[in-house]
Amino acid sequence: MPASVKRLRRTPEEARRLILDTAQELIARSGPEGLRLQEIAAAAGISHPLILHHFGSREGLVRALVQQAVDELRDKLIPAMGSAESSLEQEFDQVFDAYRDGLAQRLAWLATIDPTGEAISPAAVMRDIADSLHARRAAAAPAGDAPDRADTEMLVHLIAVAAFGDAIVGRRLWRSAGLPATDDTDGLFRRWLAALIREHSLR
Amino acid sequence: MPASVKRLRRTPEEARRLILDTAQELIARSGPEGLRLQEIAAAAGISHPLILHHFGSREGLVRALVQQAVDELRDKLIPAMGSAESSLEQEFDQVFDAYRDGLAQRLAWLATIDPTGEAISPAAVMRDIADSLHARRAAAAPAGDAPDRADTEMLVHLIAVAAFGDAIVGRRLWRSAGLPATDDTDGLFRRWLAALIREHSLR
DNA sequence: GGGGATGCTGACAACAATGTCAATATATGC
DNA sequence: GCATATATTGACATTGTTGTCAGCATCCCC
Repeated sequence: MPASVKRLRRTPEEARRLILDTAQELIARSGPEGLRLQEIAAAAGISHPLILHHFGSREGLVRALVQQAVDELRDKLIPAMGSAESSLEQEFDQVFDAYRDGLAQRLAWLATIDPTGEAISPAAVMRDIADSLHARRAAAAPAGDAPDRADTEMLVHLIAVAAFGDAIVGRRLWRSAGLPATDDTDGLFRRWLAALIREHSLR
Repeated sequence: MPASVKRLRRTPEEARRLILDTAQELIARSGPEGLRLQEIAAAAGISHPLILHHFGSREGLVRALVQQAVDELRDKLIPAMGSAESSLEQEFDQVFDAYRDGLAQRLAWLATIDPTGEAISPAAVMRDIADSLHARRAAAAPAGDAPDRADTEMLVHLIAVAAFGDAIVGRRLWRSAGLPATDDTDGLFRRWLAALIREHSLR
């Protein structure tokens, strides 16, 4: 009997997905600092040259990771901000939750790798979101009192940077403020912010 | 004539400061990802074992860097939020500018190194700031209509996470929204946010 | 000016990380 | 079944990085 080890053979898509998912888990757990090919390979149950085979180089893997992070954010944000039926509170939960599982960390990583934002730009995601929200605000406003387009853009920006910042340093700040760093506090903040926005929208 | 090279000898404090400052410049330029002892040494005009001599290990240097980032933030934030005379707009400029020169990046780095926030906690900075702001709001409010303490805490949190998020992904988002990524746009957002807060404070 | 303390350096050691390559296993098409 | 394509791997090469160490240079103190 030959000691031929059963070697399973994936499709290139499956292999790439496996590698990306494993790398993301590692990033979410211990940050992008210690992202090593051998470590990813061990966690995925493969050998590290396989990663090179599918992504060409370590940098190729990193590019794929941040590109996927950007796509993932877009895919989560657009439906979150676009549905006209859901309440502001529900939308906020979706937006804030979108950054979970290390997505915010990956995006922050992207920001450090590519500070100017030249390499990978998230297309016109923010513009699309602003368009959608602006249409809803205009429809909801009393006739002849349409909100300013710039106001909507600023609003979208505020929610985006606040949710992002909250995902990265939020818990730390609550602790520093003497408040419990729990889901409860997170929810309190989201609802407070929703109330602030609603109050503003109504003038 | 001996070829004895003039070797300048610093005090330990000077040396540590030189090393930390140089490392910060490198982080601000290319992120903490590629922070190597040799690179820091070359940029500072010293040999790399000197860094080990003063900080013990690479990890010791990293600890010193993030500790200094936390201290720096505190030293910038407390006067920014504490002065009763300055306008809200001036305060905002100070808070948002506090994150410049890579401070936000260093803090994001800290967040990835120490996700739980156990290792280095920014003491009770946020609580102090909330205390200060709350006292001012209470004094400014009409008698018998003191603002809620929780409201002030939420307000401080919002400003903190928004300024942090803006420092890291702000420019990228403006580009994605189709707006110019310039100081002008930054200023527009700060003033818009200041107006939003003021409007809220006045009920 | 002599001596000690220590900031500072060059050379080396040890290790870790990416990347290369030939060989092997597995699927698919004929 | 056989051949081809390619996903996969172990072993190795190469390079880069942290850390060590003995010795040198400079300042301070007497």
